[in-house]
Amino acid sequence: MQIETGRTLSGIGLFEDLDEAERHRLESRCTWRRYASGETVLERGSESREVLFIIDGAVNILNISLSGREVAYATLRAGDCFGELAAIDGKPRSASVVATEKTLVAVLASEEFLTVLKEHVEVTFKVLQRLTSMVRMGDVRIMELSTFAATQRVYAEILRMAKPDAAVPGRWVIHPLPPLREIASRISTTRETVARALSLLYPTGMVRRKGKSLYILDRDKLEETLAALQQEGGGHHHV
Amino acid sequence: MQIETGRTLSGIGLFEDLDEAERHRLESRCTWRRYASGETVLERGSESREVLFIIDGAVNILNISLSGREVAYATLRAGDCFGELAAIDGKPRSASVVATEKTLVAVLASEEFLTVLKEHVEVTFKVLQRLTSMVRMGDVRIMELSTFAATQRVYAEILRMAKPDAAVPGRWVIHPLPPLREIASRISTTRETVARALSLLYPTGMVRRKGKSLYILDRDKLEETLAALQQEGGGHHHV
DNA sequence: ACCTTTCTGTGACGGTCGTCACTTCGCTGC
DNA sequence: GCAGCGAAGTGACGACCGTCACAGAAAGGT
Repeated sequence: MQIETGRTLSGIGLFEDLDEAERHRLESRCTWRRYASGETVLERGSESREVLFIIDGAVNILNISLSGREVAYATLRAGDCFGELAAIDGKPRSASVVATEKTLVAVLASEEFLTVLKEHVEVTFKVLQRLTSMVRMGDVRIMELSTFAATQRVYAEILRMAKPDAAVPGRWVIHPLPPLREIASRISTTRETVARALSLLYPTGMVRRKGKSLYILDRDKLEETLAALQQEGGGHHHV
Repeated sequence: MQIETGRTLSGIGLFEDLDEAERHRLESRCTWRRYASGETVLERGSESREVLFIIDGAVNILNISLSGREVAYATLRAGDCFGELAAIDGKPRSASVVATEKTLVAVLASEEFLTVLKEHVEVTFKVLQRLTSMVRMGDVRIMELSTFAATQRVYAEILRMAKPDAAVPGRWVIHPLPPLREIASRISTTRETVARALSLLYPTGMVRRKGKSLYILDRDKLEETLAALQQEGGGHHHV
């Protein structure tokens, strides 16, 4: 099934405004690495400074606490890049990166990367945008961790994950639905809690699970339900 | 006691590599605003795009949830800047900003700011560094919220806040110690929990409170205590 | 010095949710 | 087909900590 993806940077969003000559020059400076699903690409705390580009496949950015709890920050796919933080500030890796599929990455030395930034404002602005969005997403997550109860975080997360269903207008779908423990690690709870939150949802008819798909049948109502859970601050609950 | 601070950008870290002529040009493009302690400088969700520089005073970056819980992201002081996110990506303000002292800010239109970035790589790199550090701090905070119990977060936060005490080598100090409810809002807990965590700490002799100062008498031991609390994952606790 | 407001410490109570344990289901490989 | 393994659902239990309440200390304004 696997079409061998070419060793080209043409699919990398960061570089899409570069002319072909410059892109080819960069390609020639890259080294290329393959990872099997489950392999570790980057280790938190390690001293490498390269920037990596996903040509094909997918990776999870995550950390594991001393107590073994897994905290996921993001899932990146073909076209995305990671490792810029260390390249920019020269500090150790802030998180580990694990391939979740067979993955091909291009690896660029930090000096090369910084040179591109200095010489191509378009690229720099893409990086600025990207960092900005990382900050914003982090802030949202902190806010949710601080003010949402676990169940609400589950609802918020499935709302985020859902995409419009091409088959039925107005219906939304998460496909493929990742293992619940992966969802759990993104919102800092346990797979049991995610399962319980979903079990609570099925009888309402707002969502429906079928195989590897989770359908959101009534997105508006789910959003309302979530919003309603917020301001119960008067009571005696966590919120 | 208040020395009237000049309306100059010379103390702003972002611009320290600019030559004086360029800095003067920017100063002439700024508008200047004064805020009393407690006044709101920026409202989350609002549509302004300016970048602001703290000439004098201090502000808190924070959000308030629907249920009234306050979540603090950072405290900024003279020389710092804020509001870059909206200027860079054109989206609404991600957080509110409240002056915690009498504060003077310089306000620069986003177009002016972006022009500076395009024309002065040094400034752009400062912004990249700044955003990078925001991402890293956010990640740490997410990690702590996800894997630390409230008491551990208190210990971690006072370790972060403490600075070496000039008077006694080896001793660390937090001065002035902010109200506990402010510490609480930074680590997403309540002032009561912070008070209890500290009460737990005093008898050990590791820290000692005196007026507006909190002294850390044995930083190493406090760090050990914190580390020891982590890996109790085998037990039945939150960690 | 007064009053008022804010800050602080501590007790009591109860809900939430993480942990453990077990069962059932669906998949993959042989 | 069956064995084996990961995923999923659900019950029971109990610790943690957020909430409420109140009392005493400190600070700030006039």
